[in-house]
Amino acid sequence: MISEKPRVRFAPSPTGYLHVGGLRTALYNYLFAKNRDGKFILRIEDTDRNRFVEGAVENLIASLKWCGLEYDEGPDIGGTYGPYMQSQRLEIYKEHVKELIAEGKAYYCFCTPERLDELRKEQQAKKLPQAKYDKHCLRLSKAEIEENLNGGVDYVVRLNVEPDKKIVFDDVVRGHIEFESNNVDDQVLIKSDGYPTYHLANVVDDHLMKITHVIRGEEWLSSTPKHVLLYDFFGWERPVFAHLPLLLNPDRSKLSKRQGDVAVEDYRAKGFLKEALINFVALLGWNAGDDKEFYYIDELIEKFSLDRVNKSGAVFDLEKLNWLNAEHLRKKTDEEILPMLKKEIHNITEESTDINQQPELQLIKNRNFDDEYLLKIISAMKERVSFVREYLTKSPYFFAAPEKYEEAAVLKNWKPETPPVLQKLRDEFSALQNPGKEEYENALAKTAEGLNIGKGKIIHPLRLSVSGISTGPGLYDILVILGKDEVIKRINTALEKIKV
RNA sequence: GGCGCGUUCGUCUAGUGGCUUAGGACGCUGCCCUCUCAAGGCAGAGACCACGGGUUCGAAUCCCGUACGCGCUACCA
Repeated sequence: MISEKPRVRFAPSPTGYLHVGGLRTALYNYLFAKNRDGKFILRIEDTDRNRFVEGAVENLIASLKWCGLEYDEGPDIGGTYGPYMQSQRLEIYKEHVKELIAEGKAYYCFCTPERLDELRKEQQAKKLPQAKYDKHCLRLSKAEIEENLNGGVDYVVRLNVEPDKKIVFDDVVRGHIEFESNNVDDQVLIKSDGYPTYHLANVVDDHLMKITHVIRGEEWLSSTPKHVLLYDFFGWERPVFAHLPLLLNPDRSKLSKRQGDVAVEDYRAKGFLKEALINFVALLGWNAGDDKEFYYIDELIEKFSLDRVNKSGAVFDLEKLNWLNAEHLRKKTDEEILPMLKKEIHNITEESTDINQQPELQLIKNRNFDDEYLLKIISAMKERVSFVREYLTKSPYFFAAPEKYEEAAVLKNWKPETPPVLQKLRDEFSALQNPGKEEYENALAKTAEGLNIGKGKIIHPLRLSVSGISTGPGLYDILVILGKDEVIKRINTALEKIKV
């Protein structure tokens, strides 16, 4: 068993998108499988017809693939234990449940929803410790059951839980866990529409698909006794269980839509790198026992183990995700960033950059920039950005001449004596042939010296003239990137436009 | 309400009985670097290890109780 190569699965229900909590579950399954040279399987738990969402499966798969979590078997690629959509396995569940019924381990129930409702209300009124089905239909005779079945009466199949038993199992992250069978309800296994419930389907499929380790969210811990019972009733070996701690909102409630983004596609749209998202989410509930925080997925695969998974929920902290994004982005080569920048330029929208704040970006969208030029920008801005998008928003002046000038900087750096100084400098620059950093620097120094003023008196207004703002890469780097003609043009524009 | 699980700086966490005056990271503050902003370096604030009892020569670490939080309690997953 231990030497066996594990087979694990990620089994989401297709609700429309991949939740980051789901991503974490998928990732741990993936890391565990790859670490042990096992198989990672995707199975779609679409047994609730009321919750059917068009395109949900495709969306889920797209997000999973974007993250790089390739599975070995799944609905779109098949595999030896398919199909991998539960809605396509209905007959399998029915056959298995027949077995259980024949052995008295499950039974038909013809109770109407109305009776169930009443029963529940009654139990609540009596303040019974727990609301449970009363096994009413277990007492039906064979003949009565036959009659109902033949008469086409709606029915469900229920698990026959024996009273007064201890149900025990071990969980890799939580240890030994015990439940009283008296607290376990006679769970519905087959619904009246013929579809199985999660509890039946996941056990049958996990067994048939030879799943060795069930790694899933903590919300399943309470229903694990039902699953354990099912394994025992079928006479099947139980998989190893590992229940993962939940991902939390800042207020420590279960991570939800209401308090921010929860879908992987949201983070993708915001410009997060998949490397950062994976790295971040991996550390939410697991660590290697050392101080390492920056990981690539290969290193995660190498280091991951279930016994280092934490027990308590983790708050999804955006600040740290931002930091990791910046770290991963900086680690990329300029050449790797180039196509990303080009894509960003191409896809620029009002939403993504708040063009209203930076009207000059309006002009960028359909312009083409030389790779060589973009590479220079990347090199100059790399350690100043956390997102690819910020190459545009933090240094729009590389893409279009400034249309307005930062007010605070104007007030601080643009004095009555500034215009003549810049005119002098402009003339000095005009005389240069193919200037590089040093030439600009020398020319500026010479101007300052000639005027008998500090270099700062020129540097700051010049930065403002060419960029419109007061922050950014070294001034001479900016000048070199923009080129002499553009620099002179911008000085002239500034001299015209900036009035104090 | 019942059942289950959890509880170390604001957040993610290290810690598996003495190495701990509880370590790291994000964020925050200050300093250095510097034409600005970053990055980087250094320093700092920040946790009576939820609380109360035990066990032990010794407990964040083991046991019990309490509180609080979360999950489940469906013909949803």
